[in-house]
Amino acid sequence: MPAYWLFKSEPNTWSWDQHVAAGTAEWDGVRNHQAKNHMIAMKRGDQGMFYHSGKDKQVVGVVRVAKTYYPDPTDKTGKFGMVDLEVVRTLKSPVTLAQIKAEPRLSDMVLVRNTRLSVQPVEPAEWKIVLAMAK
DNA sequence: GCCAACGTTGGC
DNA sequence: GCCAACGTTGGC
Repeated sequence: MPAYWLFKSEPNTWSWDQHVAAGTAEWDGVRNHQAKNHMIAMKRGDQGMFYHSGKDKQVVGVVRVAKTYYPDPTDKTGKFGMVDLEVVRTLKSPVTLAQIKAEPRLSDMVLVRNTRLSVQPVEPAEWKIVLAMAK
């Protein structure tokens, strides 16, 4: 059973378009222990939603874990690592934060409850609902 | 541009 | 080891 995740990115820093162009990219720069622990728990083949924070505030694509947790060379302290994420597909119609907040069955999503966490687990039921909303 | 939430730092 | 001060994230 693959697990599901959500990866948050500020499009000015790293956008979905950039990730699509790259195909597979390192998810570096995470400096939060909760987010780090989620990445440690990831297995190859796990899927994730790619969420744009900031002006966009919507889920725009689906990615897959292509490489499990390994050290992040951009972290000089050596405490943090990263995973590699491969593009699966772009959502036909992005699912906005407003739509997610308006859906009662998604009221427990970490995205709603803990807005600042950049890497989050997603429940299988939540995953299904969000992707159904994306058509 | 503001501010709430929350993580981190540093003084004691 | 506690906690106040501070910085950052991210929604509004």
